[in-house]
Amino acid sequence: MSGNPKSTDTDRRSSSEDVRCYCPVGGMIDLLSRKYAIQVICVVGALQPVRYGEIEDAFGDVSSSTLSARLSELTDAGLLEREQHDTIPPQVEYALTADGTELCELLEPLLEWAENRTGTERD
Amino acid sequence: MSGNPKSTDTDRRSSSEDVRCYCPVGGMIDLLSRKYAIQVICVVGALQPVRYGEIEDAFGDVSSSTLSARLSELTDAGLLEREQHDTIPPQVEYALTADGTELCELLEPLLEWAENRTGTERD
DNA sequence: CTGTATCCGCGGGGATACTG
DNA sequence: CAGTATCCCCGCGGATACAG
Repeated sequence: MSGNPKSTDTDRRSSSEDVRCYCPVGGMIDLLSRKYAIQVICVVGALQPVRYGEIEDAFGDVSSSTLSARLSELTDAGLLEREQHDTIPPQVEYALTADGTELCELLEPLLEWAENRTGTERD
Repeated sequence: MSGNPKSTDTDRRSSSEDVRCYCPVGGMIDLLSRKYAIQVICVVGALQPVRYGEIEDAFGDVSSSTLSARLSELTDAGLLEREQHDTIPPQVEYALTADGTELCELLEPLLEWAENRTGTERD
């Protein structure tokens, strides 16, 4: 488990290619694996500053509880910034933090790729 | 500052920035949101050709059922290629397809970012 | 308008046992 | 070695109601 078992063919792949440990990645990847998380990042990145209702409208079919949970998680993770205006009616604007912007830059090509590929996969 | 709320302007954000529809992305994103899916892609990309046991060992704490399901899904999606040698003992090697390689190229910077950021987030 | 709280169903994923 | 099959549980996510 902890130790990589030495096989007789330890050098079957070139030693120049070392294996990265993905263990510490779990937390963030797990967060991004929640439903709509990735899309929320990109939607906010595209529309910021964006209000709650606009995000909700961008998906159209997401429960308020789910979207709320995702926004809280992403905000708590330091990827989103939530600015609340104590007006009537109340207005809240979401935007990407510096970290969120970095992430968004990484996510957009992924979504673009997924978009182009959708329906392309052989069945 | 185009953040003028509730205005007659239909384009509160610059019209140069149009909103992409992420609806068709769901399928692929949903697939990648499955547990270890992203990591499997990258692990295979790093170790290919890689055997089942090596992947299992790379994670260390994955159920065989879960890993098996993930490999099947990714193979079925055309991202992984499974080559079976009818030898004794049986040996199976996984590798990335062209599509899988493209995806891996997109995923690696994401994991790298997540890695650097892990533990950096403020509580 | 912007959420939170609660209930609940469904399915993902872990553990285990077993087969080719 | 390389999985599959089964069981079961937990927790995600949808719906709804309600609060600030």
